[in-house]
Amino acid sequence: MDDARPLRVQPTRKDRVFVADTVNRRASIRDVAQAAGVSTGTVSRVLNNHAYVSAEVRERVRSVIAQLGYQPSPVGRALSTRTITAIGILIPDMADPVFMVIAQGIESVAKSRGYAVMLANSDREPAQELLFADLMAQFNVAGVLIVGDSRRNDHDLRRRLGVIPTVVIARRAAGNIFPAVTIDHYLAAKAATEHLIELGHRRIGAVRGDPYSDAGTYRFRGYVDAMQGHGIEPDPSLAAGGSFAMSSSVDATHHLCGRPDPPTAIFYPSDELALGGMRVIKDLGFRIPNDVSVISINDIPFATTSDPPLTTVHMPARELGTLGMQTLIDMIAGRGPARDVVLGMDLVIRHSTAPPPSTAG
Amino acid sequence: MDDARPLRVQPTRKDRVFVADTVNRRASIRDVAQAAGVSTGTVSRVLNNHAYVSAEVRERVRSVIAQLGYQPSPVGRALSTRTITAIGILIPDMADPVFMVIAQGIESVAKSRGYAVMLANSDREPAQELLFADLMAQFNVAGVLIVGDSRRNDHDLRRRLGVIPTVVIARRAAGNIFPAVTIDHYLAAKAATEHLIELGHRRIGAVRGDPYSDAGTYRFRGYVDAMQGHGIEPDPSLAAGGSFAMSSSVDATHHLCGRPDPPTAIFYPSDELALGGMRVIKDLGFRIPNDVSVISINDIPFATTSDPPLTTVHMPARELGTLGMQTLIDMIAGRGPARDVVLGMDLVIRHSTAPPPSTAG
DNA sequence: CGGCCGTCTGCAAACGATTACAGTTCGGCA
DNA sequence: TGCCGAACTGTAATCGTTTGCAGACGGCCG
Repeated sequence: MDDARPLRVQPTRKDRVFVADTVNRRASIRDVAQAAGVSTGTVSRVLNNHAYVSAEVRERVRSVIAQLGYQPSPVGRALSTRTITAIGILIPDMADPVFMVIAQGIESVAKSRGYAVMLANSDREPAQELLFADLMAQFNVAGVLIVGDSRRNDHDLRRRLGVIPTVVIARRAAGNIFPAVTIDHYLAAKAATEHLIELGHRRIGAVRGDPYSDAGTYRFRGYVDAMQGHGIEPDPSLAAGGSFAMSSSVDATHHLCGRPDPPTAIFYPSDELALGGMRVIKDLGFRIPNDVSVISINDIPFATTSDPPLTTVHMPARELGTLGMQTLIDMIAGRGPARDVVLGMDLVIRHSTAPPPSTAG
Repeated sequence: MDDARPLRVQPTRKDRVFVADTVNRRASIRDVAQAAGVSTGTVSRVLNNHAYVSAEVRERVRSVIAQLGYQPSPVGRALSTRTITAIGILIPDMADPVFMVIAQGIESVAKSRGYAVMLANSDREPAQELLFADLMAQFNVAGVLIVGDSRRNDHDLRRRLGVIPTVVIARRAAGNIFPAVTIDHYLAAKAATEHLIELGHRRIGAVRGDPYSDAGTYRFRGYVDAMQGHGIEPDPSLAAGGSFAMSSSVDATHHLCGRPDPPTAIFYPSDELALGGMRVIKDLGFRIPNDVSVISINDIPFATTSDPPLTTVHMPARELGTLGMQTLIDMIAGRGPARDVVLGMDLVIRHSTAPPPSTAG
């Protein structure tokens, strides 16, 4: 016989519709369309709740979907709509509880809104941040959340991210080129330092965070201004450190408490550093808060379990995350120009602070 | 010449190639192809380092790519290859440093291998885990990493994940239906308890973790077996708690130390719980380790800053993460059947343990 | 010198969705 | 009765890749 079977242009399509179902293949929109006796366009319309689909068809398609266990492919959709239903989060340090509590807040609302979450760690390195931005641009995520401070390469980030909606979280209070949901590092540090001053301290030491980061510079500046605002010129030799790494805090504390005239109180720019510092203060034979008071910022969960429990300025981490994600969603939806939000922080007085040992002047 | 240019099936394509470039549109593989004067297939082949591309063409395409700043679209690729260049991580609790250090390890090797990371928090709820599995299946990620223990709905997970390569991290040492990179909870707990026994303790209390989780049950079982192995029948009234939540540990510790005959040592199934417990032990007026010794498992960073520094069994968290990701990559590449790996843990003796107060028997 | 094979390249069909656009009904109104 | 528009549905192009297939070219072997 004439073997010239008509040339099959799309040879594989129809054959496998119901067969392949038996085998391991996820149902596609075409399978649904075929089983429901409609076109893929119609299925797509019921999927996206378009108007102009008759109740009868809508129902039939829905039941086929349920029966087949069909789940739409985010990547198919992404290719078509040109944005993937995912958002990206950039974290400076995944091992730091502060940031992860923020991330947790973000994740919870992202999940409830149907967004997948892509997470990357920058290790506080600008190069990593740029790589992340490129990745997000490649995937064309619906939005990006940058948490924590960076070294101010925001313009580079903006260029790489293109038009992708972006909001920053826990940066400095003002002057960001991205919409921001933040706390005021400066005010927090000032409040902490003033608490020390009100307690009667004058020789107050400070451990510095990374001076290239917003948190580092503004928290230190808050300390300085609080001092000067109360007529105390901060002793430069009483400031040490220069990084958010625990080891830096340990060294700085050694330096501060090892000198003949140690400060009566030390301000730390983060609980983590304070916890590390307290360890060496005690090892050096000082009692907290009797000999030296310790105060810091963030209020991570472990601040309550330390000995003594840490007096610190509470950072509303989870709220920062949820609020940040919500404003991102608003931006994605094109709703209003995103207004910056700065959340308040409260000093929570526990037991690492007390009046200085001898109140002699 | 014969003007019969081959019929253009896709009429709109060529028109916008260089125009649209000026406007805001990322370069696509077609733009590269056109600019280099080759077909998209060829561009794809140089992108993927296929053989059979002449050196000259390869070079030309590469330079065009560089010049255009072209970056391939992972979603286009995903649609074509049917797996996205991303892996998924499921974490029980994003605020817990143990898990995040593992995640950090995973992330670092994922990044170096070009995989994006999708992260979800399960909050230790089976329903969340299942949702995660569905999401991963929808995206068709290249692989999935499940970290920490769950409540044993692995078969459900397997069903939803289909053929997606999956490895579990930090589960129980044996009997997982997924390839596993773990530590031996049982042995760790046993070693910790034995340290207490060797110090001379007999009345050893235990705080229990979630009894529905592997970590919870095996860590408690290790405690029990260590006791019995040394001829001590564990007093059931000296076991309290039943969750990995801090509040549970606080209550349990109150219960244990509030009784007329408190234990001389307490075994905690995690550092977090131990840190919380130490706080109440001290608040109750006991000295650590003079009156009561404290030991636990994990060795999170904060274990070194507590007062006293915590004696605990070190869990190689980062290695767990990197190793887990590496075996996942092997599975993705179809390399060998993944062998289970169980990493060793070492007891690190700090200062929360000492012989019991009165060594009278 | 003819055939074959290895190298290189292009063509076009997938992958799974969305969405203009173009019908087709059908009811209502002039 | 004829027409119009609203309601509904299908067709097919499109998003950005990969890849099987086939064609072209050149060298080598018999």
